[in-house]
Amino acid sequence: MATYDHQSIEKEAQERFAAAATPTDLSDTSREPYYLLFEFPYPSGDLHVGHWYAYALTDMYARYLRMRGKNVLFPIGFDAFGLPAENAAIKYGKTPHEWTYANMERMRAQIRSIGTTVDWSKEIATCEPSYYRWTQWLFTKLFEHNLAYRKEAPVKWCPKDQTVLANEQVIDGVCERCGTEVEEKRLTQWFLKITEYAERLRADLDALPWREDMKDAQRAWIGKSEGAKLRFQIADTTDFIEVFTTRPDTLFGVTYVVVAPEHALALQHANQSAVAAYLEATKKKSERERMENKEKTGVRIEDVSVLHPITGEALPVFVADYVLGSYGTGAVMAVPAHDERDFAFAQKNALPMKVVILPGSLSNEEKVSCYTGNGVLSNSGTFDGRQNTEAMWDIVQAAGGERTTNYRIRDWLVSRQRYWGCPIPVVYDPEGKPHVVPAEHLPWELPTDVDFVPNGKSPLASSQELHDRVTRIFGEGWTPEYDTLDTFIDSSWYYLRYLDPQNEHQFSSPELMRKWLPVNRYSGGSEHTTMHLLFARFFHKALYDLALVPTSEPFAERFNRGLILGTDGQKMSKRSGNVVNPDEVVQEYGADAVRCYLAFIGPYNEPGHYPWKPEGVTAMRRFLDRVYVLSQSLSDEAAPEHLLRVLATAEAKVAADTERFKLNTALSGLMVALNAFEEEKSVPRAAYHDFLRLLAPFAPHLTDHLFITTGGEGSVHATPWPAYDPALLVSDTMTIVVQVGGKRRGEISIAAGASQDEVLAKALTEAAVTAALGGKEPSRVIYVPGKLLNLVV
RNA sequence: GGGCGAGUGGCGGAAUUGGUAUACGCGCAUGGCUUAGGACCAUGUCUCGCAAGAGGUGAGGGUUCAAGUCCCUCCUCGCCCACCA
Repeated sequence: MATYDHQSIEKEAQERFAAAATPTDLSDTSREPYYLLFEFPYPSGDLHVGHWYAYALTDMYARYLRMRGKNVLFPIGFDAFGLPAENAAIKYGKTPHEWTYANMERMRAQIRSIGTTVDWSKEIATCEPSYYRWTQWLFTKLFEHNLAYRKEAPVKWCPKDQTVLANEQVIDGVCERCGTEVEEKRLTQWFLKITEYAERLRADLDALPWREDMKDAQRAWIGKSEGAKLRFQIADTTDFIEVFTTRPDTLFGVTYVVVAPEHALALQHANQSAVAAYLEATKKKSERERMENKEKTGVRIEDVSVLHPITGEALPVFVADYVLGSYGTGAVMAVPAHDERDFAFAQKNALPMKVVILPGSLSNEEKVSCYTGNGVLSNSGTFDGRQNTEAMWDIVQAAGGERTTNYRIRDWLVSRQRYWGCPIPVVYDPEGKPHVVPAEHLPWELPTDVDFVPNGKSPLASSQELHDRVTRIFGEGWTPEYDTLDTFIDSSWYYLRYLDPQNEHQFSSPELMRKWLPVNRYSGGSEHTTMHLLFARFFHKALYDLALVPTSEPFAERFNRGLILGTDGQKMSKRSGNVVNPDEVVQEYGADAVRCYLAFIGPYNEPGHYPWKPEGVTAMRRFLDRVYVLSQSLSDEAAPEHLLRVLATAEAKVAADTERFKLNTALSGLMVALNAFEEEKSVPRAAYHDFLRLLAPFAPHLTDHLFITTGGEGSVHATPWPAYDPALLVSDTMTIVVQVGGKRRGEISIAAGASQDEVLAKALTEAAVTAALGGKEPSRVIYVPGKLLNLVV
């Protein structure tokens, strides 16, 4: 079969695309704006098939929207700060800057090679001073509004490499670089108060048109728990241990109290040798041990007891690391009869248990399991006999407690002891008090005279230039902040900068933000559901509260793509040698075939995993070759009605499916149309051109070539999306499935618009139907207009 | 351990609100064309059955005139979170 020369056709088409490319005019008010965003890439060096999947499919949608008359913003940039640049720099002896910029250059060429229509005029790179200047400025705004603060916190530390590790570098509790078990070290760190936004981040999800499972993942991550704070007085003192519980109804079942190793009471009694030893052992426990070994350990704090808030009974106090210092109050009331963890700890240490909810499965003698369900209170003083759920808040009141809500989410630790990141725009006065760098000194540039080989300190501390800079600007005794910002901050606002990337006076244009926000559709990977997407939502809301952005949410629709696997069905990785190099496939089959293959591989907005199949690419190439061959049998006659119907049907399907990003079925609709066209002796030119228009977003190069070479005027991509008389979609006749008792007994063809009686009458002339009825009258007739007739006997 | 999602031909996957299960493509089979073909064309391709017909969407039950779709129980797989009191 004739096959087209994809190399020359695609090269020429890309030259035409480049010549015709005009930056999106964001101030254009004549057309409806549509902001289509995909997660900007980290410049790791090579585009892999996953990038293709993301960019090619969003490009199809961008092209489709333009044909529908939308003013489409489809930008690209680079998430250019990040750790791999440092590792690569150490490995290859280049600077992170050199390595990163070389990679970006390479990736730009690759992105062009797949025929995307991204708007390069809006390109940003987060490592550019002109970009991070505003990252820093926004950080200073958060600081000024008490949304950024410092406190001592544990960081991950690799004892072998003598370096602090970013969370991303810790894989299953070991250092990504050397495999050593990671320890914790306490350093003063910067945080953003995402917890202050926990409730809004959770509640505002309800109105977002996201897939429900993505919203659930964020809800779970935020983790709302309603409960109470209760105070247990420490005997013979006026001090209290405050605990958080979601089960105040079990208060009478408390047999001891547990504090976390970080709790003040534990530190206060570290003079007890057992306590000291336990705290020491806990500190030494590696991340991995904590994850793998869930056995409940802990020791009693001697000579300390607390009083039950209602009964006044004296209860022992333990320190145990199954209680987290960073959640709630860092202390819990233990109810071993009705809580799994307390049960395990009590059983191990032979502590008493007390059943207060019936029917509890635990008998005090056997102590084989605990009961966490609901029931009737017993052993609960005046509350005996009441339903636990109903009496819960009365118990809180009786205990002098207070109703409260806790969230699982923690404040966002944003400082990184790394080099290749945005410098935190902070300096310290001689007293050590932090001050933000004033706006006139931004960008607060990343120094270059830095030793970023790990030596146990933040690399920036080695910069003489940074020291001199601080002394020069702020005076003797002032010192710089040496940490850089988490790159998730860079990516928390990049979609705002795309609107106004060259602005030297503002981070973005308020006017354009009003016009273009929120982002209409954001496409990316599911791994970011509880990271980037949550960070960006928080950041955006914070800016909204500072009146810096006009919307309370950054993104309207969110589409998560699936994962392209290797030909062996495994995740692609260099190690398993199953990485598909897209450049090679494009070389052999053409970008259009690869684009169509990725579109056809499966539904985009579902968490599917799709193995790469080489024969799938050849199949798409075959499809495109058939489209090409069809161009050789065109006629100039008017399209007959049945072909118009084919086109109208295809148009309706492609449009509806493309809107939902179901590009696999959109393409199948085009294949159906092609099959019908091939039945014809010749295809009317106008009909063929319409077909090319429908296919244009998927295979932009070939369709453009064929459109031009068969007499089309201008680029196919500049032509409007075809429109058809809706009447073409309505057939003259309709096919009705006839069932008897729910079983299919035949189908009839009848004039469209026939009444139920007419359908029934015709159905009764079918032999199979009357046979199934066996002479009986149907007791009930169900008619689904235009579709189905069911005769119930 | 908890949460979420998914199980449909040999394979990727189709199937608006419950309304003809398996669209489209791959693979395979047979035939054609051909010196040849891993190219192309035609036909076929859920299972059983010569057929009429019957059965069939992980298993079992339920609701319904009608269930891949809704409800319950179970099994398997995937992803996320992992002592969050």
